[in-house]
Amino acid sequence: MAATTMDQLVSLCKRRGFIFQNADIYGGLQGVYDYGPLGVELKNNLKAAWWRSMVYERDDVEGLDAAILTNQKVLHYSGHEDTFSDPMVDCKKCKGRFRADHLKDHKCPNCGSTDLTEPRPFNLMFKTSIGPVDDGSSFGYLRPETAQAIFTQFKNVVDATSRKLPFGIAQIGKSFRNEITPRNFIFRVREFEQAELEYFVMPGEDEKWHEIWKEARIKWWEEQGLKREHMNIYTTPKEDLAHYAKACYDIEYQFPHGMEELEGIANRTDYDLGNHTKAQEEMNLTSRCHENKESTQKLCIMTDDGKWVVPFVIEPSMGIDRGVLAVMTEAYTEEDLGGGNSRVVLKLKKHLAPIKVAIIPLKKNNEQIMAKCHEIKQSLLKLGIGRVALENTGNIGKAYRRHDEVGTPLCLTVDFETIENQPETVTIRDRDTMEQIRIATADLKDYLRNYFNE
RNA sequence: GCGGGUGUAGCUCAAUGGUAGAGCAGAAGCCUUCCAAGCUUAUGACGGGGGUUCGAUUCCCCUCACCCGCUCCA
Repeated sequence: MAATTMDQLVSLCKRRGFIFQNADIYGGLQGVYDYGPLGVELKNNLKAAWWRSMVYERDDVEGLDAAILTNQKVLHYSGHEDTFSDPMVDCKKCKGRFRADHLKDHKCPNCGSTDLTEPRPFNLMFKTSIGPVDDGSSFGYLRPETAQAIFTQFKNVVDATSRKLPFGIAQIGKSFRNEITPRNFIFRVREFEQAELEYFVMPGEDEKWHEIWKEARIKWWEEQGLKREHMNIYTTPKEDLAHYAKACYDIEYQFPHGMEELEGIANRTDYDLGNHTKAQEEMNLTSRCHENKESTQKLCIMTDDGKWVVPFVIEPSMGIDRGVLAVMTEAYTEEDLGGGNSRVVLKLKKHLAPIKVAIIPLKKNNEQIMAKCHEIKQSLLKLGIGRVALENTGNIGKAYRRHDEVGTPLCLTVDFETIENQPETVTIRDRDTMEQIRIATADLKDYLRNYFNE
């Protein structure tokens, strides 16, 4: 059983310090959220899992961490300035496009047709002045996607790493879109984090790789705890594709508010590298939106038989915040313990859990027990397994429930037996089964190392 | 952006044109206490601004935020 309402999650997130409304004390800021003490751990763990899967465990992917501030020309040639400007209406008859606020009587100013699309929110980019003088002479954008810097740095990465096709460049970072309607907690927000891989392949092999990446990404999400039956693969109809895409799969997840996109896997063809490249007419491009006389580089790569080619790109692009929401939704569980007792358990995969181990004193005002707790914590930190929390509630049952609710996989309790008997032992309690074992503290490190590495 | 709804302690709720109660959580204390025990003590809120009124949390207006639909997409 997973969370069934967004309210359950919003309440838990605030109460236990996962996610807060930004600028809460001033009434908030629409579509902007902050990650609290446990949220930052969960989010970092999810990002680390992605990076490990995409970069460390593969032999064909390099990492990148590019700037958020973006040269206006980048987003001009990428086509974003054309498609992310003012709210626009398209005439389905003459294909004209007009600013929605310039329309009269819902009629096309060109042909008079009333067969128009709904106004579409095309002012999605945050523009900002760059430099101390705000006279409009120098401006840039906050990036609307992390992808563009991967394309503009393509040549530098290739030159620095001597990569051959196929290979990818991975990046995690913030992006910004001036969404008209932020909604559904952290699902649609104006400042968000993306994890994007641009995977460069030989033209003609793009469709094959598109399928491969679709399967790989579904598998990865399952490894993060999402049940396959809670996911859906949506194939975007041609007419709904983004301006850069030839085809796109969405991995959708059954969020509390509905089946919605978690990750997009797009075939961006040679659109981006082609648009950012000079001497386009020589490059045999399949898609192009602007003639480019400003770029200083041909964004191409040499094949084994000595030909320069502009690669096609397959792009798995996930929303980190949506990922956090999805794994929390999946993990949220209410269990009836009988006798009128119940508990909330966040059954997160252990690699995602914000707190790995909680050390709990059976009695908080016993100096010997507390000293032993501190000693064990210091010793466990050296394992590098993540956050180890020291509890001092003095109420063992409450401490267990508190840690169930935030997904701590193991609770370790120091009791009177620990300090009175030899060999020295502690109990370890499992979050999901609530079962306990007693283990010698001498064996603790090995036990935890095995537990978290398996 | 349009239409509809909501806003009271950290969370879940209550009451009221005369400045608000509770449960849980949190803090301090007692207790050799393993699955939300008990007792004691202290602490905590009417989203923000303006108006009507002798007096507004309550009525009106504006604003901010959240939720639902259209829309959108990571």
